[in-house]
Amino acid sequence: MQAEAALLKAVADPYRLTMLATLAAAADEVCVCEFTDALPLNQPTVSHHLRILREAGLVTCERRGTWVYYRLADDANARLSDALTNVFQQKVHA
Amino acid sequence: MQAEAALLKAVADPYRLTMLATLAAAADEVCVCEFTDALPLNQPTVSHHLRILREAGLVTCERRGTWVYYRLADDANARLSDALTNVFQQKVHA
DNA sequence: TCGCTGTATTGACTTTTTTCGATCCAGTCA
DNA sequence: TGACTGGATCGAAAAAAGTCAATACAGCGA
Repeated sequence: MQAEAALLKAVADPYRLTMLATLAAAADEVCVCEFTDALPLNQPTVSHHLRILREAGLVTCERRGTWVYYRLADDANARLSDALTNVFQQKVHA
Repeated sequence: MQAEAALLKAVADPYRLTMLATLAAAADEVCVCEFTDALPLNQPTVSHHLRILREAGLVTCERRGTWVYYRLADDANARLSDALTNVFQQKVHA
């Protein structure tokens, strides 16, 4: 349960969930500046939350010029769903 | 994302995940004393974690005699899955 | 080269969470 | 009634997480 808890802890924050939802809705990359504009947080705090998502492997980033673009990891949703499955072990209908 | 974060925060702890997994595996009620025996935590700490799960609506409890028995809420798994769905599928009406 | 812009990191502070000893409450039994 | 047991609550200490000002870094353009 250690790994599952670590993964869930990474998403157990309203701002990080909002970031993930934004990335999911965009279905593409999102510039850091969009997060700093949209959220009531200072730039270092936004960077801090993005780092947590990054280190959890839920997002990836790429620098292009001065800007850094984040995107949802391909298996982000799957890894979270699997974590829940590991807890509840539902063996019904895969 | 506030509600989703609150729910996920309730499960973002290895001991609480272990409790949920135990309840899910039992598919029935589990006495508090089983948790205090199984976990490396003192009794007040176990009670504290159970309260968090209770207040999140993920478990219910019933006293019978001296003992208190906990069981998984029927919709525990569904509510967590729905929380993830709300994030990744961006239901707009909220 | 220099200065400017966007982002990351550092360091300190504040808030929240986790933990446990002490205590209280509910129920049982003698 | 009184003693005892299982569990919840209280209060305080420790650990962790969130926040931001200051600063550092990276890539541009002049």
